[in-house]
Amino acid sequence: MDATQLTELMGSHDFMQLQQQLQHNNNNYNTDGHNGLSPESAERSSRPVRRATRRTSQLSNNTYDLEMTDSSSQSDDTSGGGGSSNGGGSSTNNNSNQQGNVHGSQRPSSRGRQQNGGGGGGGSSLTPNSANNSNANRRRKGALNAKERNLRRLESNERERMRMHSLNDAFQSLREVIPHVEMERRLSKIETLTLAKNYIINLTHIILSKRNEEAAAMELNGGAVGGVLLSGLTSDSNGGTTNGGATTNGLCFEDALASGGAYDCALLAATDGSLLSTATVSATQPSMQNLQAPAMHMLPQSQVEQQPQSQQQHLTHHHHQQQQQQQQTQSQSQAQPLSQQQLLHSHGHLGATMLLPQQQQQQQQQQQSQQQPTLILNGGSTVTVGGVSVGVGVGVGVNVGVGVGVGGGVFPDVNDNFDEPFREFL
DNA sequence: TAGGCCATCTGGTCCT
DNA sequence: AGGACCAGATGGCCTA
Repeated sequence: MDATQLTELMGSHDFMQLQQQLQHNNNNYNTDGHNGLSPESAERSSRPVRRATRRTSQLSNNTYDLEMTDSSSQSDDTSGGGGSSNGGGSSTNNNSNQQGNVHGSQRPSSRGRQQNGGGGGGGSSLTPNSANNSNANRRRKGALNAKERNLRRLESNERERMRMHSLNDAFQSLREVIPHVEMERRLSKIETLTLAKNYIINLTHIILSKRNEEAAAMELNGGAVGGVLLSGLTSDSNGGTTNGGATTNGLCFEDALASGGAYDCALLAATDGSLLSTATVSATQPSMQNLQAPAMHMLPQSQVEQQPQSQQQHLTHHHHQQQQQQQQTQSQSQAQPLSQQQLLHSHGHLGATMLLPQQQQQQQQQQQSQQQPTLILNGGSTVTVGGVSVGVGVGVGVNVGVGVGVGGGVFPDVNDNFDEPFREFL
């Protein structure tokens, strides 16, 4: 995939929606006037081909004169341009994690910062109070030996370098676990974050669709679904499910997505196939209270028909249409390779699978073994995924694929189509 | 040459 | 007081 294709994907409708959602959530990356996500910027994007990071040696090669008495003027001489002071050599980023985790992981994650209304930590956002503190610090610093000051600065630079290295290591780790269309260049940071976010959203979507289908199946089968018993779940009058007072429904993802709360929905999905209790959810995510929207699958058929095809596939598998559509899907999967559209919305059929008689399930599992998905990692390597576990904010073991049975659905390995459902969201 | 991305330096701010 | 975090500034590298 080249930059143009990436641009097209990033300009897709879904991506634009996600963009709007991102902005809605005040996740403003814009600090310098661009966020690297817009189609325009993506179009202009031209990055090196998997350029290796320039990482300096410890304490770098700075010719920092510790005897220099005027640290401010020295600061001016050495500031700016990471490549200028380290020779600009290139080295791979593989030898990471040596010190990176020492700094960040030991600190509490909830670390507040008072907003002074300025641009953050930059020097241009001084409040009168901070200016006084700055003067005080300056006086204190003035009391220090210039040599010691320079040494402190060097140490601070080194710590900052290590911190950024650990951050980059984390980015690299993230790149390696995000399925994406193989590209001839390395994913940028913003692309990595965007893909990760979309990946989580889509997995959440899959999980919730599966949950909804389980609930619908339970309505038909009287509780036991495909070998998985949804403990504590009861149907409500709207076609959704309740569990100890928490109401969920088919709109969980969509509504939460619109309000920027996909994570909230994800919390509904528990690893044991049940939904989290209200108390648990409330304790972890108070915004779960917003999840009581009308069930989408209770829309009149006319409305359903007006939905885009992708949504129709997602919607119409509920209730009595499930079996019919599932059979259609089965025949399609037997007759031809799954198209991207089918793969993209394959989660819509997960629950229907659970309605099959055991014999049919076995047959379908055989088909699955012939159509196992592929996780294309950065660099083209593949990994064995025994039930893809998505631990980022979701904490749910997920079987991602086509027609996966929930109970025993484990992918022993992967193939070339795993990331296909996510290509649209690049 | 412009633009994007990145590494590094730097100083302010906040927390422990 | 020391360290982590943050964002601005700066310059290098690369591609179109």
